[in-house]
Amino acid sequence: MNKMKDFEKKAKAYALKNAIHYNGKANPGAVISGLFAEGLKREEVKEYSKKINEIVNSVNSLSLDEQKKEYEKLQDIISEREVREGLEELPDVPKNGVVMRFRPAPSGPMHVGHIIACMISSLYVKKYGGKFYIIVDDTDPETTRAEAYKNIKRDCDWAFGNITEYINSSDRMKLYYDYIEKMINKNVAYVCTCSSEKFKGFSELKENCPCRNNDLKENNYRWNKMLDKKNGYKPGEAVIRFKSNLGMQDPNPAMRDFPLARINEHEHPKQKKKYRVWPLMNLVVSVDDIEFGMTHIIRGKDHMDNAKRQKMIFDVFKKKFPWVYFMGRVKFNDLILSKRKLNSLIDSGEFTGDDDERLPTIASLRKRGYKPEAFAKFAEQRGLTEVDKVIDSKEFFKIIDSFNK
RNA sequence: GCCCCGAUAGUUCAGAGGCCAAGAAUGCGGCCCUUUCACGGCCGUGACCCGAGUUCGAAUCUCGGUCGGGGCGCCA
Repeated sequence: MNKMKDFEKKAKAYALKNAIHYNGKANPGAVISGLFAEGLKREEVKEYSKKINEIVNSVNSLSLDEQKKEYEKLQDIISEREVREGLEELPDVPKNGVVMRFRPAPSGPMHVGHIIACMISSLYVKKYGGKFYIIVDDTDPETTRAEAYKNIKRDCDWAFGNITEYINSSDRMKLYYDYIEKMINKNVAYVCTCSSEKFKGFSELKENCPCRNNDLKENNYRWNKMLDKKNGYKPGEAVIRFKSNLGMQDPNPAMRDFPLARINEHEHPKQKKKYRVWPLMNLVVSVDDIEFGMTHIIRGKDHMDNAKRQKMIFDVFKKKFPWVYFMGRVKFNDLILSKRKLNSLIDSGEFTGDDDERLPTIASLRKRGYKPEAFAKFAEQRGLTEVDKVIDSKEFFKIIDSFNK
């Protein structure tokens, strides 16, 4: 019976609180929900509801002043609802902090889209401590631009200010080759010599390509032929494919034996002509995340399928896949964010450089007097969200401007 | 065609079955402050995509629909 009395007292307090808030008229529903915070059980609601109605009625018959006086006496016995603020907590944070990364492609200037996507990771590393790597994804010799390395460093230093280390993927080729060889020897990867059109045909029919059944010996022979600069396969004649979990029968066409590496003989701005077999994104990312011990990854929703592919690779090496969050995409109606477009406008001289004030690049934002803290505030306010947004730059910069003050 | 995700004021977010009768910021309107502008202060405005279901109770859970975004590259 003690419990009953206790709840009655608390019910009165909640009723008073609710009545004061709504001009003297309390609502029984609000009282019930308040009592849940005090340990009321679902199944007990019916038992108490009559009593609660009586209490609410008696409270409602009081004048507002009387309610306020009564509430002063009782307000200490009920708990305040806790409000969450700041960044949402991440799960499974190790004692010594998180390990996170951002992987810019060195194929053009960094712009406002990158700072929006990456700022949240930077903030979490600041919150928990740990490591924050910038890994320059330069394993496509065809699109990698020489000036990007120093520009990425300049822009990331300015924007985030807490970079642990800058890494270039192309300096780690030996590692990627090792993993390819391990995967071939584990029989989870094979060399496919079908043309991309032919493979696409198999994929649409959910049929295996003939290369999938080759034995270890054949795959090793073909792998060496891929590496052979003199007498090897030509570009486009062979790729390494991953034997995905459900193989070519996977209901999701994106999962069917995706490629891990290909031949490309373009001169690389940093590695020059040293390599002809270049690993593809899903291999590079998986190897790096395993080797650096990445704990948490926040990336765009457009990488959802890639993350599934990467998890398959983690599983091959029996590694625990990091916690991953997929952020909704912010799409600007009226901004030039295509790297190809930005490059051509700058290269042609139509714009003075990557810091031309008409451009939405990070270099330009810095020059125009924006502070990185304004973007940090925006990212913090946005938090973790899977919601996509289409927005006019005018609206976006209104918000940034207000933070920039 | 197949796979995945989302939907709250004009905009960006809050929201974890009941203290939501939906909160904040920004915008917009008004007033105050100020010689003017800016800044600041006060008041106001304004939203749960649609339809079923579960429940004593749904913005929240389930299912359909609609709309929006993304993926199915030898790019990342």
